Amino acid sequence: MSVTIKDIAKLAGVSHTTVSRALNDSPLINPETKERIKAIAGSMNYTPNYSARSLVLDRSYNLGLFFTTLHTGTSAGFLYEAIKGVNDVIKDDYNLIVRGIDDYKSFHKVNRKNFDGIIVMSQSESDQSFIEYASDKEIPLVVLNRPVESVQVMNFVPDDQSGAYRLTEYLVQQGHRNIAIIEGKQGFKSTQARRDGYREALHKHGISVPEAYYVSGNYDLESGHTAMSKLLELPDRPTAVFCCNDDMALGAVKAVTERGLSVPEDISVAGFDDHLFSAFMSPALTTVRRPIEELSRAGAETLLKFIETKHSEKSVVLFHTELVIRDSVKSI
Amino acid sequence: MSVTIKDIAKLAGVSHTTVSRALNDSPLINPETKERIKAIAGSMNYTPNYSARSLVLDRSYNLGLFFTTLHTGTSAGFLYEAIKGVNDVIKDDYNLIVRGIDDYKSFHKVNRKNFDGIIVMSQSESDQSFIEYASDKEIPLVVLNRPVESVQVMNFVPDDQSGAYRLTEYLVQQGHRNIAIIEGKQGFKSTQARRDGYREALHKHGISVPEAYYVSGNYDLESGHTAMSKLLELPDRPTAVFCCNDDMALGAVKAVTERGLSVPEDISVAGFDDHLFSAFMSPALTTVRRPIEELSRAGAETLLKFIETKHSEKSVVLFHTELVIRDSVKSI
DNA sequence: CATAGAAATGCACACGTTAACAATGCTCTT
DNA sequence: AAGAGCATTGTTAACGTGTGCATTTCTATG
Repeated sequence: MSVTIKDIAKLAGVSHTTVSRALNDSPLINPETKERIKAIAGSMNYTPNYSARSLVLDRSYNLGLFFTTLHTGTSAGFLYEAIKGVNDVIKDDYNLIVRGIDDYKSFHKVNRKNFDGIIVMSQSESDQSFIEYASDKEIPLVVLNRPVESVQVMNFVPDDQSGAYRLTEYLVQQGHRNIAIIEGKQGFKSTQARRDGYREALHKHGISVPEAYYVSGNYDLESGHTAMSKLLELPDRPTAVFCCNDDMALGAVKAVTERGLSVPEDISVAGFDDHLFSAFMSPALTTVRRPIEELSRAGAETLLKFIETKHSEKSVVLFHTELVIRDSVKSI
Repeated sequence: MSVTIKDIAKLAGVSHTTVSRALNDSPLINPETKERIKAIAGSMNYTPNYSARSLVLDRSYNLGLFFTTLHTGTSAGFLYEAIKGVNDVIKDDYNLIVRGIDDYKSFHKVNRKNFDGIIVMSQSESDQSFIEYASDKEIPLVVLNRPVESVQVMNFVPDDQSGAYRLTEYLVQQGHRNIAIIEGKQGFKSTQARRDGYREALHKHGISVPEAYYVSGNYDLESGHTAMSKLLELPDRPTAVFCCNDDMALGAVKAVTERGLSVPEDISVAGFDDHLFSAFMSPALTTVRRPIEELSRAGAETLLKFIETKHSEKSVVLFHTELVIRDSVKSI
């Protein structure tokens, strides 16, 4: 049995209410008794029962960080940066609960009593039902990474389309005209945004793309490898390939070297995300940096502020993506 | 205001006790009323208040997954596999709380009321105080990844030393005699185990290692790069380098190619961990697979079983590591 | 038909905390 | 000196759930 405020009260010769107030720094309590009680609590090694507190205060001190899935499509680096960003912000005040939405059989346990707030790192529209569910239950909610229309939420997203646009334009500026794309996982919003940026840039420069230059992938290493293999077998091989994330770019480079060709001499490769390892690949990967950690931090901060003040701007905020030029693209 | 069992009771014309029993499938309740109550609960969209339940049952339904740190030394892939492994096991029954131990200012909130069980993914002895704290508070505890002596706990660790031994022996079998090592983060147990395996193998084959062949690193990409740079400047450059993890191996390869040399023609490189990307590097990395996901899954399963049965074997269980031969080591 | 016992349900309290309201003692003002 | 007002503490109820014990109703047995 652990110590409770009543135990402390008995020892201090006061009521348990006084103890509660003293430990919560209520101004109602005489500073001297306050100190005395705190000392006793310390010496008894008291720790509050959060279940009891939660019950009466109607707060769980739990924060949810939910990903679309923890299986295919979520890269390790993405998960890592997101968790780091959020954990940096919440300090000792909250528990961070990490989970894949597709791991839930039912959303039963997801409710206001169980979560003071929820951060959804949304990668696909398949999350829509979850987001609507949470929004419906009036759980404070921030959606990151994917713009969500139907529901009014706080929504932070990286500007993928613009990043893809600038990257593609850079390829064009380097003299490339035959530029292929290895696409991300079907159904992911980011897949679409990056494809759109790519098309927009090519269209603006009057470059048309043969159907065969669109190759599908699913964001993992293996899919980049097989996609690039297909491209290399084409009669009119592209001179540059835009891979929709860095993982696939790594797989793609692998496919190139396996054939005795080299990047960027024989074919240029660019990625997206700027993973930790991208600067250390050979050749170092030209890519687009996505500020996931900043995004997560901002999301967590906004959520906490909302929980405290019940006040927020429910709108989409774009986070700037940044072209990172390294060595995997040759000027021709 | 959300619905409570009292609301259901009123509607069903029974006492809230009956409702509680019905929803918990108590055999005391008439099957018919049980069904009727469940139906009403369903239609009212009832979800139990876990704070209240926790208070009376003295269980939090929270599981902690704690890492030594979420900053340097913990690679993204490691975090990813661990979270995936644990989440696969716990299903809808528990909340998984993820956190870096060094993020805690005080362990105040870590107690039996708040956590039904804890999994420590321990990388360094700096966790010792945390482990002792949790063990002291009699929180069901599993320690993964690092053997812990002083305290009796359930302890699952990969056999790093044997892995490093086999890898090093393989290098010797390929004809290498000048084998350097890029070490992991100081103070991490894995650093020591891998170094020991390396030394043991070389010693067994009567190979002595010059002092300059021990280069320090800290498990991140950059440190592998700088460490390899140092090795390449040596007058008697090694013919093979054992990097204590794959991240550093990637950095090391980078340093080699930057100098116009190549792996494995000019120098062989081996890693440790078998990260997702390691098979896709150029050249594909020879390394040692560490079954982190299995380890995590086993840890979670054991923990859950212990929570339910209060029965366990408190001993160290070794998980087999596996030599993965790819293309980054040349036979000379 | 009476009664023992089982089946089904309800009453009342407990878990540990917070908070509205009441009560006490003190100081200061007129 | 009496009463207003403040500072400090206590009394009591509430949050939603589970459970030991009492109670009621029904069934079966002699």
